[in-house]
Amino acid sequence: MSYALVDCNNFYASCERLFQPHLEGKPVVVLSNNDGCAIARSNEAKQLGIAMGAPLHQIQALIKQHQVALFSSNYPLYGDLSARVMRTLEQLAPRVEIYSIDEAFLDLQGMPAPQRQILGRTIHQQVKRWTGIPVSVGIGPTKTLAKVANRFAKKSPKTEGVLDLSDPQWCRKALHQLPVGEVWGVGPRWAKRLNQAGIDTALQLSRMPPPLARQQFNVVLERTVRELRGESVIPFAALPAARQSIATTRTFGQKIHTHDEIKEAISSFTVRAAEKLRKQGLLAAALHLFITTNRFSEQDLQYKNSLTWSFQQPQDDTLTLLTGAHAALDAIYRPGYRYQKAGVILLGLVSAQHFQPSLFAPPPRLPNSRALMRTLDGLNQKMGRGTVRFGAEGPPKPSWGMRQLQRSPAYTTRWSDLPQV
DNA sequence: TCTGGGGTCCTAGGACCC
DNA sequence: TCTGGGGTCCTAGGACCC
Repeated sequence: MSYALVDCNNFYASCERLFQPHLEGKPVVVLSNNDGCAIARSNEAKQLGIAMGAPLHQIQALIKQHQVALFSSNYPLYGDLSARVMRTLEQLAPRVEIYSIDEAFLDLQGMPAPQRQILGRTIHQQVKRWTGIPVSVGIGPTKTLAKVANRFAKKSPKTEGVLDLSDPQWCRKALHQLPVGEVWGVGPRWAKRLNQAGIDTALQLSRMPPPLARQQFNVVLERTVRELRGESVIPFAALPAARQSIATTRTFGQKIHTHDEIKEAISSFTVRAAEKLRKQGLLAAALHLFITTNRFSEQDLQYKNSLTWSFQQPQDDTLTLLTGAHAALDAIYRPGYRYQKAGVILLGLVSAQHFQPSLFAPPPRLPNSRALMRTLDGLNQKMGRGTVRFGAEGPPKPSWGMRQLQRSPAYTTRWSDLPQV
């Protein structure tokens, strides 16, 4: 087997810089929703010591001192540029698995080494030329080793953005240099446990007997060990798997405490989730609702709770989903707390096309539900999100709405935001 | 005053079956 | 005084990913 992993460098930061080229070579940071913490950093920002996930209020001084360019996250922009990168890859490589917004695996099975190198170089140059986004390419006999190769391609200037670790000798050298916690599939918890067992590098992990990995941890780590040894056990997936859940969750722009405010918030989350559900042609059998106070706050009284509400039959009708969400909220809401976050997760998803209704349950749909939902979705798609709203959602600009003070324009997805040259 | 959002998979334990 | 064995399904919680 042979895989390539193509990974966009500092993706969100690169997207922002693409439309503000004067920031080339300067530190750039993209913030999470509510401008809460750093979720993407340019290399210059990383060099300043700004950590992934660092809360903004803890790095303010650094930002001022080095004039770091700050951006609120702009997902329409990143989604659109991601699609351009993926379309480019699909033109250059035979089989592409889109793994995340900024990463794709390529299946290079049967390709000889010199050709792999040429393909890697071509991808590195063409994606940059056609989309403006810099990428790194890592190649290896398993997905996990392609990930390792990618990491070195990104960090070591000698590689010029492309590294093939198919040669076992080079592979061993790389694994020896790689801390175990940076292996794909090994998170902070397991890294700590592995370190305690004397396993500090990826090479040491690759030498752990797979059955032991399974016994001491679980089958996931066993697979990682096998992959590090060159045995390909994580398959290539050309087609995306069926969705298991659809979530809309938010931290509020400011704390809210009244039942009415939370009801508005969870209503609009439910409306959004239902839109996503119908867009993907799915029905949901249950709705999970959670609400929570600020877990970081030491002075606030803490409360969190959640409830899963099951429907008689899987559905995609917003009114019915709202009924479930409201009932769930009434069951778990407690007055007297400053709520910070809430969310709605749709579960038990089945295809609307293939769904077989129950023989005994009453018909779940409200009259004309299908036509009504189609009309709402059509209007909102054509005229912009929120053109037609449910009363339960409250006003269009609610008190609990997101803080996004540094938002860049939707350069590529909104006519009014087109950049002018 | 200030700490994101959207996902997946695995496992243990409880409820249930015969 | 004494109460089996083998199995499935579901769910919550914990780990991981980007």
